[in-house]
Amino acid sequence: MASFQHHDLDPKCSRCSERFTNVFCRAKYDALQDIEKEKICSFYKKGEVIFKEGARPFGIFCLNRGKIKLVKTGDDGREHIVRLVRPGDPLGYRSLLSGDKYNASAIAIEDSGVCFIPKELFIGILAKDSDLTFEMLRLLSDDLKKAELQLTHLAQKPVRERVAEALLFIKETYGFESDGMTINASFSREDIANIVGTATETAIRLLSELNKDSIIKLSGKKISILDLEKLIKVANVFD
Amino acid sequence: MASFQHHDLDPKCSRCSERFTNVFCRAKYDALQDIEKEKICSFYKKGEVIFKEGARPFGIFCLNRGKIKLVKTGDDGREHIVRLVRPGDPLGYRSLLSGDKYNASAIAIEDSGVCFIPKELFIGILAKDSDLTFEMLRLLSDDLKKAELQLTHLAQKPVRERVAEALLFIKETYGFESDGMTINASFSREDIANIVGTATETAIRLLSELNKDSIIKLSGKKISILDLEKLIKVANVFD
DNA sequence: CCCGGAATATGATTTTTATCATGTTTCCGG
DNA sequence: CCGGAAACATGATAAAAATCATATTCCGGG
Repeated sequence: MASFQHHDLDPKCSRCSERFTNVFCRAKYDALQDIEKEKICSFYKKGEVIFKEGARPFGIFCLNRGKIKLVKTGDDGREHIVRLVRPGDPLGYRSLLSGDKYNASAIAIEDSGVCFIPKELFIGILAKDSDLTFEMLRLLSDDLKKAELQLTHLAQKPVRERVAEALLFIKETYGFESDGMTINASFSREDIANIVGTATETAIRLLSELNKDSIIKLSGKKISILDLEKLIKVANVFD
Repeated sequence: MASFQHHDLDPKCSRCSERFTNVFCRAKYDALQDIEKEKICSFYKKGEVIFKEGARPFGIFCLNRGKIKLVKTGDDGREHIVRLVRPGDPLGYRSLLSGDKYNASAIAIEDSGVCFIPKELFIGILAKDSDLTFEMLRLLSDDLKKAELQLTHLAQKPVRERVAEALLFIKETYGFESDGMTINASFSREDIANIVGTATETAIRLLSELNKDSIIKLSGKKISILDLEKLIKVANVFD
């Protein structure tokens, strides 16, 4: 696996703005230039922590390259994955906007490049740019919608369906490799269990079943979806 | 129970603005006057639907009096309560702001008075009032925080703890009656099960247990918290 | 005040899921 | 390329929760 290095750092924001996922692409041109000047880019190795639950936010992040998980630690110490972040996505805005501490930690799933924009700059830009502010409203509304959908599923669907759903979710987020069937991300079984909200062994078992039924194919950490139709049927989702 | 009638309708917004919970109290004075002029107030009897999952929002609501639950219907038809609304709270803003259909229905838990503010007016006010917009950002961030906390609990905590937590949640939301121990809201056992995310019988059973242990007292729909300390311990929460 | 349906309660049983135990594989660093 | 720890796998068992069954109570309308 060719991982990128420090010389790849400090990328142009245009790289991110290109992606339609990014709210910043709605920022005015001069704001983007300010960001370009003041932003600080850093490199995180797989497993490293970008920010920690309970810490105070001093700005907003933007993932330029790599993959990041947002995890919340439960009372028993077990972690739960609340969101997945992909390149172009902003990161850490919830806490910043509500003036809270972080209530989840951001951890690199693979080697990642992250830009940091100081709070004052970001808030200043927001105050002058109501379009961008509305974009943030939309982003949060959308996050809330997803969270509430997941809430309902967690409350009502059996683990088997949720495992299938988690696979679909990861696939939706990070897409396939060039073969069109292998999910372009490496999650440990424990990670998957922590998305689903179940014990690691249970997740392993159900993945094995899906493997036996030739709905997915497991080879190490690589997971391929052989029969998307069937997987959707197992997940029992309609959207 | 003295329920209020139609002549109580069309209340001044100041009634709601008084409450610190209301984002509208941050609106500028002239905006409040516009709202006062254009708003439409309606009365809903217990069980009536204010808006339906899947419908398009044409404005934003504000609960003036009464109690409302926001419920999402799962694939199997079972409903899940995602939020509770109290007087002074806005309602239906998530869908409006993300330009979505409603993804939950609003149902009156008891007789309620609700004001409606047309979309154009509200968006117009927002565009001119960045303080109010920021207040909406805060509101959504806060909702998202709560949703993600609940997500983690739903994923990790056993039903018993979640039942206790649900009682604490209802109490936090609607408070006590004048006796300082009876929860000032009537939820059916099924409602409670739909907050907790469990079968109705299971909820009933666990409530009975708490009743036997003299931690709560059940008398019909009225639930009193006899020993708050113990209940918090059962819920196993630290905040 | 009485009736009947709905809500509540509780027991018995089954299903689902977690936990414990124990191999097996994978993969990374030396 | 080897050794060992971590991740993965799988079986056995226990615990948790859902479902099914059946009373009992509550409550609103006639």
